[in-house]
Amino acid sequence: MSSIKDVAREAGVSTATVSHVVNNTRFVSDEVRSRVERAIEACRYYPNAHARSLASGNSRILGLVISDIANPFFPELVKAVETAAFERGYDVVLSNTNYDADRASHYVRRFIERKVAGVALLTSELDKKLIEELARREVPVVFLDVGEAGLHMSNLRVDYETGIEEAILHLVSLGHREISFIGGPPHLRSARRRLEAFRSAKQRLFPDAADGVYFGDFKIEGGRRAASEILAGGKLPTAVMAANDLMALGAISEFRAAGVQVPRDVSVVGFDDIAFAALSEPALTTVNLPLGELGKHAVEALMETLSNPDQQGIEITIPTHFIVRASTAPARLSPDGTKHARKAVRVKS
Amino acid sequence: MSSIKDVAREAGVSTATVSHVVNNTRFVSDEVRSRVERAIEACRYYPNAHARSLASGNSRILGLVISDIANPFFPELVKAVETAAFERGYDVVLSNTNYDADRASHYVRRFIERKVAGVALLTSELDKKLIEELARREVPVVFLDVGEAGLHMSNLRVDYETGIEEAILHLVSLGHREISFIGGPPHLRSARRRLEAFRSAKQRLFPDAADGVYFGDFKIEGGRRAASEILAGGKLPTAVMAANDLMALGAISEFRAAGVQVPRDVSVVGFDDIAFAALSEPALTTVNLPLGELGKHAVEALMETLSNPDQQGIEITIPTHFIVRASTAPARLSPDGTKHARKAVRVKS
DNA sequence: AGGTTTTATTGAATCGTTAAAAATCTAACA
DNA sequence: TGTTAGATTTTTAACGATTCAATAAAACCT
Repeated sequence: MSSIKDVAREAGVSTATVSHVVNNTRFVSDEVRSRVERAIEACRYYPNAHARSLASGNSRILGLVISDIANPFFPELVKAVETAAFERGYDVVLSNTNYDADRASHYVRRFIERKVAGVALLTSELDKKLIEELARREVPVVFLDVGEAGLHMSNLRVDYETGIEEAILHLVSLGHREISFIGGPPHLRSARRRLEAFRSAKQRLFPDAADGVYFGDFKIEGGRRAASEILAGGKLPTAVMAANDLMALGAISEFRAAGVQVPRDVSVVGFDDIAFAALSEPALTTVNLPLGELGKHAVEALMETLSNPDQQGIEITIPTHFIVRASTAPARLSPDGTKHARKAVRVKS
Repeated sequence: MSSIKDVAREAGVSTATVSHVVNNTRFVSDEVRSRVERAIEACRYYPNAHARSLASGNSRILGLVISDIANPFFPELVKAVETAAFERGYDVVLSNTNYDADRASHYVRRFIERKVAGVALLTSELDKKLIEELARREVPVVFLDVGEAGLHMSNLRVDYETGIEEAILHLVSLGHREISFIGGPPHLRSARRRLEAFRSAKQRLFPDAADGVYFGDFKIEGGRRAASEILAGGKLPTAVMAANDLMALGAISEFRAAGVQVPRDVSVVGFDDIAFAALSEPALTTVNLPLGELGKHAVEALMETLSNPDQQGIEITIPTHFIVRASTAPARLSPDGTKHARKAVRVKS
């Protein structure tokens, strides 16, 4: 199609002038400007983004790396990032790693080749080499829950502690003493952070309680499996907290299938507050993680680094807060949770 | 950072040779090749994608336009597209229109500037001008449910008819005669297609039945509102089909809130078979639209056009099939659905 | 041996833009 | 009127690849 040269010829000016009209980068007299604008129309001129990026050295592309778009945790995050980027004239290249670090690396390499303006690494599976590579190339980066922010590298720090502590205090106030936890895959950083927050809150309240930690995969199926392990364990806890809503929902469905009613027999608490948490039956009591905020801040952090290069990245804390819905209720009376005892409770209620 | 020239110098060859090594585009002797590879390592050379695109004229970027990533219909679609694209070495630029045609246009313009290899327009809100522009620029495009495929333009045609007809036959076999429909926003093509499929199936079976069509927004809230209109209407139908699962779920929640039990008092059928359909309570009877297939075919169609340019696009039909779960049951006995009659039924059951 | 083919590599133009430096034009001032 | 400063616009050289035509070297024929 037609290039800037065609427009320049059509308007009888140099390509530089056309460029300045298009980008508003220098004053151009009204007369020339309108001539150029007419020529642009006539030629149906669309600037070539690649030529532009090559010449200018930057790309107005943001790379977004997430683990699994099919996990309802992410779409809202993606949406927020996309919206914030669009407002600033950036395009978002999406990369879905399926929790696979190799795939993340592969994608980041592509991002570097594309000279992306910044990368939002909103996943847990990243290897050190990747981060080093990004650091070496001086690509602005924003992480989720990585320990340290660095040069060009910002960090979004989710305050898991507050929300999880609120959740546990709520359970305690309902009389719960035996609280199990369904964690995510331990190799994921976010899973570890959530688990730690749970353990430290629980330890503070019940220094001698059993650990009661099971592991899932952050998906529904993993919640089901963990719930059936819990059921098989014999002693049913009075409450179960899951590291994310998906697993909480899976656990509820497994409990129900086994004839254990939520919240009558067991209370269940989730984490994330995905859209369906409010809609499930019973509506899920959970900890809200403001994903929209998170996505917005991710883009803002990148923009910050872009406008102040050679500067330390920023650290943003994302708050969480507890939301009571219908999946939690006072603890059943029986002190232990054997199947027999549970049945007895059911009769009483 | 280092460019192809640096590598060429380091290896003692021309840039052309380096390019051929990198892209495997001509035979290069083993000795030279390994020298070049060593130089690439030494320089930490990453090819510049913009320079490459500029010189070669194509970009290995696919533009993906969807309406709303927060609608669970889309993530799975996005995932399938992203996976298929990744396998072929393409990156996906995501564009979320929020059902806004202007924003879609804006994005498509950017795509043209980026010389994307192809665009998957998996939305309903497109204006004619946009499509013309894409046609003029000879960008390969794949649509969802647009009438005609054209030059460079393929089309994914969802076979709404089969799934919806199966659903209605199922309801009829359960004794339902009064079946209402909650449609999507009528300005969206996909909403119209679904509604038409419903109407034609219903007309065939009950030529004289009342239309019984309500409209929602394809979101949960719209389903709630439609359900409350249905309740307010006085005559409660024995079954309600919604144009998507989200509205079906919204309707169920509204019915429940009003003391109307699903499926005992009303059967509800959804459409799409999103992940949560199976998990809701009651599990949603719905029509499965294979989103993974759809996404895969979208990319395949684009690849097809890319390898056979100046050729008519292809037309792919995506099947749908009905899935019975727990939100449908035999029609209640009462021939009409006044509140009084409904209560009577409740006593009987 | 001389000519023709084949094989491997290089040189240089090109893609469409930006941006720094150079050129031109205008108006103002002494 | 000549000089100068300021305002606009043009020239020209990158940016970093790809790619085609050209070349050099080796291989094959007769």
